Amino acid sequence: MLDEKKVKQVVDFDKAPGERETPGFELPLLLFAGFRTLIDELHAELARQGHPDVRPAHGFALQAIGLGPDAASTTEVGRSLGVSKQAAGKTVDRLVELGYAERSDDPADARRKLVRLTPHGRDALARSAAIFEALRTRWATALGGDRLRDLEDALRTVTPAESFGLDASAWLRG
Amino acid sequence: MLDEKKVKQVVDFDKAPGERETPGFELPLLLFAGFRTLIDELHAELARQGHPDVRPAHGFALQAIGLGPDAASTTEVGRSLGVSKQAAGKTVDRLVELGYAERSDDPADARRKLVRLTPHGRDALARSAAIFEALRTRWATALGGDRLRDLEDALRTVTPAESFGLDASAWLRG
DNA sequence: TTCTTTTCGTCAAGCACGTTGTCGATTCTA
DNA sequence: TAGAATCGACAACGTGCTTGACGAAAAGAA
Repeated sequence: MLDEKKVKQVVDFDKAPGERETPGFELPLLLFAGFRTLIDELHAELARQGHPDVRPAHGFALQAIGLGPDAASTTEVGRSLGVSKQAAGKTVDRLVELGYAERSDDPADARRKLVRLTPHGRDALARSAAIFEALRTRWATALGGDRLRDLEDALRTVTPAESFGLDASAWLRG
Repeated sequence: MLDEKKVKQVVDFDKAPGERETPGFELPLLLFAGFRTLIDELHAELARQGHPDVRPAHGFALQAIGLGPDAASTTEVGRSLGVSKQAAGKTVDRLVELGYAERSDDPADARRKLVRLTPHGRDALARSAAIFEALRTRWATALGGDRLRDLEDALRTVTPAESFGLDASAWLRG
């Protein structure tokens, strides 16, 4: 890494001016632009479908609450999101305020409070899944199904598995 | 958009179980994972090279300060970053504390304070560029140059130009 | 020129969202 | 059963953004 001589070799070797490689700093910007585009369009469409209050951070939290077959505890939600249990508690508070989640006591453990999605929350999650499907279809139409599949495969190749969690919102603070 | 019937057609039509399309929600996660991987590796390497204090948000700000030929004002930096001038002012304060930028009076306008990169700041920016180049080369090695170029082209196709700014850090609040 | 409007940078207050530390209550374990 | 671990809440705080207000300086119009 950082061997600039080698970089120059690989990047500019025998290239005519018009077909020089794109500068390296564009790659993260392109990836982020793609991510942002999808998330923005998701939330614009969610707002149109009766969920104007959902924010990106809420979406990840809804997913974290809703994924398991059993109801999750606040602490578990925090682990899924990569944040402290206190932060998760506050996020759950907010989702309860907004009517997306509800708490109940765990009959098997008096310390725990179970967090469940309300019908409204399940609706948001189901619509999100459908919208993501539609957005992917739009990309497949614009790019061709093969190119999109290859894009996904390529990203799977270069990203370690641990980059994959729902802790996206927790990351940006870094 | 959101025509679920059409989605099902395109996604699952005539596919054997093994070659079904990847679910739509993975696409944003893959894009974000790629972005995060690059940024994490950039900052890990920057830390090794004498810049342990630079954070992702700082990197974008350094870029915003350093891009023009002339020194920028705080307000202009804010515009580049997509945040208010007050927020930009605080970010510049922090960069000044860390030794990456310095303020000076504008001889032509007593209201303005010019923001300039220090040699330390220019060093960070130059090293960032080199590291991004090296990271892109690593991806090119892992994927093949053609696939990487196609990935970049594909992302350029599906992302609107206005998603491209340095206002990445300002975005997550949405 | 003088008056008005705009712009620059700062101060202040507040919000969103994360952190660490502490605590009582409850459960697990040795 | 005594001690350790865990759950969720409360408090205090940090960061980074927002809006609103303000004085000083510049720009535009009379």
